[in-house]
Amino acid sequence: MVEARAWQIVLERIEQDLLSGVLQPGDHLPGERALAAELGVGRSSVREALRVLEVLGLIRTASGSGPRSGAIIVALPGGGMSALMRLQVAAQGFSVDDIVQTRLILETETVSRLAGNPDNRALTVPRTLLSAMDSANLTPEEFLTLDAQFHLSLTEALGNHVLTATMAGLRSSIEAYVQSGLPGLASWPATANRLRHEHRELTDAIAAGNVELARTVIHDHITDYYVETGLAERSGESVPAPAR
Amino acid sequence: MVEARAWQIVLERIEQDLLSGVLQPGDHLPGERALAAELGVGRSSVREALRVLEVLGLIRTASGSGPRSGAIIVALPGGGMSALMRLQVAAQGFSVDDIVQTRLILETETVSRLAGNPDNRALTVPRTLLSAMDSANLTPEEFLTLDAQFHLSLTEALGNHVLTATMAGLRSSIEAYVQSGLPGLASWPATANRLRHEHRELTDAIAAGNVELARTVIHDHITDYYVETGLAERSGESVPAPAR
DNA sequence: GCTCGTATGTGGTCAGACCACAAAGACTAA
DNA sequence: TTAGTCTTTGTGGTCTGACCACATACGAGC
Repeated sequence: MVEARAWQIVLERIEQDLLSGVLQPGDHLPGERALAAELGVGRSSVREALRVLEVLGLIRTASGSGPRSGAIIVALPGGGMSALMRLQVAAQGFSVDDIVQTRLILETETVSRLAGNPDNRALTVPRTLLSAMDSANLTPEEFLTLDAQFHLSLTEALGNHVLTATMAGLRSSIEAYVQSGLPGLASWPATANRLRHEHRELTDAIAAGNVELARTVIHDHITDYYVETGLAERSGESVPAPAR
Repeated sequence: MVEARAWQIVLERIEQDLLSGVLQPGDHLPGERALAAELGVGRSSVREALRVLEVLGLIRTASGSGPRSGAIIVALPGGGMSALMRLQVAAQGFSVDDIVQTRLILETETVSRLAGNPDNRALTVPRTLLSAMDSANLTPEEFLTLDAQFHLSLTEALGNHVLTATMAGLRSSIEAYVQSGLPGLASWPATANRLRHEHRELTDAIAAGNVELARTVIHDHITDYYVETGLAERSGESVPAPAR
């Protein structure tokens, strides 16, 4: 413990300063050279720690001079969660099955809560995205991007940043798989139309406060595409029904 | 895009090798000097990328010589998720409220699924931990550590690694808060006994296949401690009831 | 054949040197 | 005075080369 690696010393110091309130979102970190001198480590070790903080979404760095330069605390968790999950899927630490299962849990609960407390303002962004998805001249990639934004906007409507970041990470981690499933579809236009219809059905169920219907629709919506593209062929086990 | 930073080049290369199967869990990465030469970047840039991979739980590094040394792909997501969430809470990117809410969602679904498919083997580890918690001469810190392991063991019983890593991250991110709440308790022995009782109640409900009871117990169990320690005082809003 | 010292190569770290860049100040010309 | 330009300064980004501690593999000596 007394023999922590140099970059960990830097990381721990910054974490302590965050917890104690010395560092707040928006604040500048000391310069790399100053930090190195203050902590008695080399500048390269400081940089390794800052690189970690940057990937985790805690800081943003910019070179040059002035108030916009340097390392600034931003605390935007989305990118970090996405990188973590994406790499874990790539390294087979996370299976696509488990990712989909977890997405199913969170998104079912999301629409359940939205329907349980219907608020049309919460559906403004999702409905805008639905309209955008009605355009006939969208490539499958463009459509799927809007699709992802639609699902994420539902979670965002709950206002829970942890949930939002997690959902964003789950989605981006299997984005490559989702795209790779396109050629396996019998007919993209047919699939697109089905997705459009299910999106409307889901949104309407939420607006109507029909919790049960919303849960059923989102469950089928997610699992259908997963199965339809053949992404679920490896694991013979079926996707369980939504809990209650 | 053509002007990616040097460390990102390394990261992308490794991610590509993972996705293409060139790199597999258990494999050794090329040496830092070799990677630097191969990619045309400096060794320090390679190290920044490796540091990120290490924190995210993708690799483990060891110095020295022989088959145990070097950077090895391990893909253990737990540590990375914990670091990410812990730092985001410290930097106020995640609120404790949102963490608890998310934990509530995931853990309610966890016990719900366990109760829906009762399997006594799945409860072996949790029950062992319950016995350990019965020891009279445990410090509050030791008790809370076992408590955390108990909750995590329930999630582990589902066999979903994404869920397990996420739960571990959520828990560790508020560990400091949980510990800091101890002095706010009226009586630790009374609280410990209540926790013991609720744990038994939960385990029995799962074993009996009583989904509704399990959901209710886990909800109250989590929210009670949160409120009891005064950790919820900042936000006046009450914790919502479990969905359905 | 066994033991033990040594050679070798690894990651871990540091110091120093550039570079590109952005801002602030100084300087010049209208 | 004012507008524009140039120079200075300090930042992060990167590379190089140099050590160190460490764990293994090799080989000399017993």
